[in-house]
Amino acid sequence: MAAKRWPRLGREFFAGDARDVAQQLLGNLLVRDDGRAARLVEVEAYLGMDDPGSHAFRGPTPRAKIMFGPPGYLYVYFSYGMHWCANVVCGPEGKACAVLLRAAEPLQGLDLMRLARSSGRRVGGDGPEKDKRMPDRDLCRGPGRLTEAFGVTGADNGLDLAAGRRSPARMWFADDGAAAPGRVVATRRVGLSKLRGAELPWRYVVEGSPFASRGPRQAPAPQGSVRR
DNA sequence: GGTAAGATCAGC
DNA sequence: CTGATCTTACCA
Repeated sequence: MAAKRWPRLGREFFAGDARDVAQQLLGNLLVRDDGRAARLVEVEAYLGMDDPGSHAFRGPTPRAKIMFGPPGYLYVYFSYGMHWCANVVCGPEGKACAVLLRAAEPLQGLDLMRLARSSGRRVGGDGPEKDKRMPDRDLCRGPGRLTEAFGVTGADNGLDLAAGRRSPARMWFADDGAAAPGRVVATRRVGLSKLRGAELPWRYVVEGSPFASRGPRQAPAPQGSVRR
């Protein structure tokens, strides 16, 4: 049951097409060396220079540089002036593909996650302390929350998530042997404008998971049909 | 050197 | 629904 014992996903796991890697990642665990672990329930694929939604679309800018390297490395970026978002680089080296980790079901180290999610934030305010306990469900529900729960910041950009047991890795992916998730729904990706590939169905969610973020629930309409 | 938009979240 | 908050990339 110890998180450190679970078999880890190796470099080859991340070498394929980002859309396949994304779907195969669902149900697997994100693990930290301090015991924090969570099962991924929502991810998005970004296809590098072929994808207007990708930060790598404009080539190897300083920010996107990590994605042009080999698969299995962590790409962290700062979003909306407040949040960090975490990706794992995948596909063949040079293709700059990645999978954005959007939401997960917390499994172990929930106390650490809760601490990370509430520290630095004002709790209580006026009057007696309310001390509201954040629901487990909200700890990793969204890309910014997930990184906060795991303590991931820009300082972690470029970490090798597929370094293997022999190296002093701080974070990795693991397979705990649980049954694969039932149905996976593909929807359009969250937060992309029209000109950035908003219609592409590269967000993958474990159907019905309460730990997934809000977002499109269904696959994009076939054509022309405008929903919302 | 200036600026618009952005792979978001919490609170009202 | 809106405000917070600031980096990135692009234009002059």
